[in-house]
Amino acid sequence: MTLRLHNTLTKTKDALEDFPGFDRTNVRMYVCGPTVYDYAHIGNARPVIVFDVVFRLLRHLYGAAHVNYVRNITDIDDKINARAAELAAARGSDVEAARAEITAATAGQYLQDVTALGCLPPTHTPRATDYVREMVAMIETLIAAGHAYAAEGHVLYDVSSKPDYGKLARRSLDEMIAGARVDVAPYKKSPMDFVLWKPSDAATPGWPSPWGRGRPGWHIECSAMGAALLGETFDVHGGGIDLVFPHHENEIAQSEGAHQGHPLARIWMHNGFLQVEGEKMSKSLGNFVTINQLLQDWPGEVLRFNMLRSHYRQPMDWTVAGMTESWKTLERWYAIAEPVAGPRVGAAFLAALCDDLNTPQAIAELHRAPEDELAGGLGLLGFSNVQLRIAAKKAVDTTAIADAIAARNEARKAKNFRESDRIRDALLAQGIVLKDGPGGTTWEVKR
RNA sequence: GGCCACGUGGCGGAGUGGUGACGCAGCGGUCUGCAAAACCGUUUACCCCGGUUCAAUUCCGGGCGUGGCCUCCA
Repeated sequence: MTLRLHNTLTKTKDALEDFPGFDRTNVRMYVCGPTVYDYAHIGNARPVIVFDVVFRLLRHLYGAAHVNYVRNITDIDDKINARAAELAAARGSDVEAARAEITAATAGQYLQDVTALGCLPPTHTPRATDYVREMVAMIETLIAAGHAYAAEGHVLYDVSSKPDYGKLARRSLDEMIAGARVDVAPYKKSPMDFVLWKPSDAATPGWPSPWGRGRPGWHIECSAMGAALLGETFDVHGGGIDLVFPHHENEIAQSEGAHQGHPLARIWMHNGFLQVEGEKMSKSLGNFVTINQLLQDWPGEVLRFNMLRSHYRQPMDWTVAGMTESWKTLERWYAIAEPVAGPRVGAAFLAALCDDLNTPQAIAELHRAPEDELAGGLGLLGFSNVQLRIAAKKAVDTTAIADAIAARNEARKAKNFRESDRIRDALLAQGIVLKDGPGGTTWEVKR
């Protein structure tokens, strides 16, 4: 079964195995991770889940030991600095200490959230602050190669030095300059030149460099960390579609510029955007949903399943109705799959995933699959029933429920239906729904 | 303003130049003291206007709508 993935660079479904130099014993994937200044929201959850499935699929195809997955944590950023400055001012403390505190707390929360979503830890989770030296070295290489220039404490990438700049976003320099709304700083040679390094004042976190105390620009960290952990060229690079330009375009410019033009990634994958109840998510509309809030009300696996019901490149609408439907499906499936002794991955299911990660198709295959293939498919997609179980047991006295069920069945046997219905209604009032099946009575927490 | 993506039945959501995926809901039934659950069966579709074609939901052009990028953003 050959995996084909839609490649933003070529706009076709490409097979990794068709690329010369592809090494099936060392499959490498890089995904842009969060900038840690605030809680991750539901939109952030989409790439995390989607690329976790890609990771799991690659491990299935090539073996877990042969897949290397890097998802960075961006802990250098001007939004972070703004928060750090607020915190430092409020306390009269050091701005760097405030930055470190905010990013450590936010990163910890993020890892906790995505773990609840059933995502495996990546092979590496590098933090930008640990790779400043590599960034500085890459910038020096770019200057030496004629791709960058220093000016007024800044270092800028010279886009005119790279004739194919814009190939990922499919935009020409002329188009971009014509439509540009960028403030053109006087030290830029071209309006599209972007910052690799910029100076920091005393109230802003900064690191020493040949160009003075400063901090890296937004894009260079991914280039530097990717090269340090995966090498010059890797197989899959992923992120949200909004990152295509400028972030990924600039990563390509930097990495290829620093590596004699060797390609940065073979396949570029981008997930589509998400709306909430038919509207774009924004703080002003009041429909800004964080993963953390959602996890108060929903098992992480429900959120995960809901995300995989739509294809990752399609725009998706996140709704409570969809979550309810997802929960129902998962619950029914777990009941079927859990007793299975020998799970297997079905051919049609795997074929769907290998066709550009068609998870809706794969889920449809699970609906008609035999029990062992349902169990195997759920496992491959990262579902284990842990979260649902936790949710089901939350604040529930299982012994009391078992006693009530026994009492009700006594009453039913005695044809005392007034009493049996009273017990059932009393449990329902506590949010416990009874199900009478051929094998006896089971219960679940009402949604 | 420039560039790009998407628009499928009551809802979610794949896919295809010609035999109406799949799920939810609904309806009918089996089971059940009843209800729920489970199981079986079943109704409803491709935004609008042109074009290409023997044939278009599927290809092309235009329109409308939603969203994305061009500035931080998954």
